[in-house]
Amino acid sequence: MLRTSPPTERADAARNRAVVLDAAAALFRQHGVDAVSMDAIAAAAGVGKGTLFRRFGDKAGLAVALLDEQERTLQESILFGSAPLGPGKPDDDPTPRERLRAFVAAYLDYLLAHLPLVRMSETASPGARYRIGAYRFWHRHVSLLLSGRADPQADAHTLLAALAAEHVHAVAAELGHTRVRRAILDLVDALTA
Amino acid sequence: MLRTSPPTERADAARNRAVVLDAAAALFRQHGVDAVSMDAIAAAAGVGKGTLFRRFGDKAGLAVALLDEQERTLQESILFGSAPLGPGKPDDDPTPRERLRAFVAAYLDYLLAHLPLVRMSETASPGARYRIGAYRFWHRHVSLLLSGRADPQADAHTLLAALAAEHVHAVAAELGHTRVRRAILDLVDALTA
DNA sequence: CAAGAAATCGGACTATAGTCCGGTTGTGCC
DNA sequence: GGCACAACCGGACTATAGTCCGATTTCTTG
Repeated sequence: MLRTSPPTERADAARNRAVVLDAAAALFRQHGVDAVSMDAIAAAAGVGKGTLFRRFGDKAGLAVALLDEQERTLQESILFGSAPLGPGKPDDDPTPRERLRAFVAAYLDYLLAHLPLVRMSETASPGARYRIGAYRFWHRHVSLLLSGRADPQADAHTLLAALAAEHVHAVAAELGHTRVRRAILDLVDALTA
Repeated sequence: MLRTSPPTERADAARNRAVVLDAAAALFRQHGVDAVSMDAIAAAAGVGKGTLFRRFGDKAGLAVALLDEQERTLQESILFGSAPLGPGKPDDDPTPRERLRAFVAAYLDYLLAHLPLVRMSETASPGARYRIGAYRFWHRHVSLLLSGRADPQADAHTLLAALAAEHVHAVAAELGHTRVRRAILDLVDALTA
């Protein structure tokens, strides 16, 4: 029988991952995400470039790793939390529209709180956004809540387009957070009419 | 009085621009947009790298220059063409919804016909899409047609998010052109309800 | 048509992403 | 404890984007 890869991470690998993530977080805070090179992160962490790229793939992978915890928190609130973001108790389950509005609001909070990092994770390489697991999660969630429409999957993609970090970044810079948020909530209303 | 830059392009500059655009178009056709480096374009055109970057800024600028003619054609059809894409005659002007649907259909035709180039022009550097002049044109046009809504400018950005090359590329690969097209046209209907 | 000013040219140069592989370190098994 | 093997480490290496400035070409004016 083939031996699958061991589930436990080697001690040196675990240590290095923690050191790298700490160093990256510190450098990003200090100089901004865009101004920090992978060389600089490797040097600050005291590891070689090879280690950095083997473990995280590229700068986007590093960003994903840094966001991982917060992302999970949001995902768990959606799956198991209380209404309207979560499914609610059997006797007071929220309407799809309420849950969608709550999702958009919560996702925008998350996005705006970590905009440079999310933007990096989505734009480092073309198509990155649609490949990472998180996007599939959001898409599935939104699809289910749009089940009343003719093509929930396609409509879910359309709604998520308005939540792309690149888009929110550019439009918020022009019109401000408030108008972006209201426009996307209006879109939810239009799609759940 | 300050002397503004001369309106005429120097002969050598014009010659080089044509040579570079031809060489780039040929290489893109042959190897695909992503597989062609700027070095290769410069070499094929018989021109130095400096010339390439000074005139076009980066690969995105080169893509914009190659798309320029087709883009202008579409823009003129919108401004001066016949209904429903254009404004129409005084006695049979189309409704905003009709014009928006025609715009989305025409823009998707244009986008899908030149997807790799447009994608390059929008994603080469972060934020590129929102800086190029064409985006401002589409945004103004859509804003005017959404004047019935509470915040036409914000809503126009939202609709245009669904027309981003990156988004259309990823979703069309998963669901096919037809469903993407129908979903965005449905969005138009929802926004002009 | 000559000469000077200004724009342009082009290749050497820097910076950064990402790859590769010989050497090292940790892990499981006796 | 010691051994064999897998996994990991790290820095040298390649490829590409983008910059810079001395040399060259073009345009203008008398």
